[in-house]
Amino acid sequence: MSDVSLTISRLAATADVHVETVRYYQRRGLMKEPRRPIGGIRRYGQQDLTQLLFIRRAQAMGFSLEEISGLLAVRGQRACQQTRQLTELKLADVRQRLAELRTLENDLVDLVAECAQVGEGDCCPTLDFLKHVDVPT
Amino acid sequence: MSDVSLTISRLAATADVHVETVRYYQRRGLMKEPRRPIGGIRRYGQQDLTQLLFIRRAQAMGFSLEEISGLLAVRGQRACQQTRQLTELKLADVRQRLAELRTLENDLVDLVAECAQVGEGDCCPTLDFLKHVDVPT
DNA sequence: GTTGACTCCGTACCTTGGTACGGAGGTTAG
DNA sequence: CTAACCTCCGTACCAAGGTACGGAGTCAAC
Repeated sequence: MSDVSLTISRLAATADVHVETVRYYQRRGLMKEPRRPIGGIRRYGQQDLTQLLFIRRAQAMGFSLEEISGLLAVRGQRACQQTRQLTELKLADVRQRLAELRTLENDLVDLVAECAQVGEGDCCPTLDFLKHVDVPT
Repeated sequence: MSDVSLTISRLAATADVHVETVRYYQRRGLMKEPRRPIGGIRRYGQQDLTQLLFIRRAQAMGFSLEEISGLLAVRGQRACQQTRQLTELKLADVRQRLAELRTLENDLVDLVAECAQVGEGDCCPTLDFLKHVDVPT
């Protein structure tokens, strides 16, 4: 538990984010600002680094900063119920997006295939296609 | 080819968009504004409706408004080369996003599974998990 | 001949996750 | 000691695709 003492730029670099991003997270209330010595410069410790990395990981898992606020708020409590619910919602969300993207993929493949069949100099079928396909909601 | 004559709100409603959206597309140069009779109210025809639906369909296919501008600009020309390239780029894009989402899906499934194994009242593994997983770039 | 709905037009604002800028002061290396 | 860099802080700005607002004019119905 060696207590590191970092300036904001070392903290940011260690977590591979920009200084401004750290300050942004502070403004959003995702990270606390350490006390500032009289007219001096703030120092960040291991806890801050852990918190910053937590935020980044949760982001990579598809959680919004808003949701991450929630996760941080319930941390340390018996919060399995809540976090699990949130995670399941997120999963449903991801699956929804997956389904949409797969449909989109198929449609685009069709488009390319149609295009490939057309000889040099013919008119482009893609533009026609876009005039006729059913508009998905 | 019955020439319909719609007000902007009927046009918008027919394409299931808001009036402001039509006006926004006009400002972006995606749609032209019909001439306005002296101090009167603009009327929209079949062509405008077709164009609006084209935009919405292209959007549903994942094209940005910027890209749609491009598609509209080459319409009617022998533009297969260009549109096909654009479509293939878009497809590669979609596949990239699909791959990322699939990884995300797996990770979330793991999270939920871990959660499910934990008994009532135990501490939540999700929050711990987020402290330790490798951070993907 | 007025009420109510709609149009026109410009401008400002929204969301999300930051990035950029600028001036004043602190800190560190040579 | 001083140059170069860093921190602090507030504020403005970015993408993308719209949404909201407000005042003035217009149009159709009763």
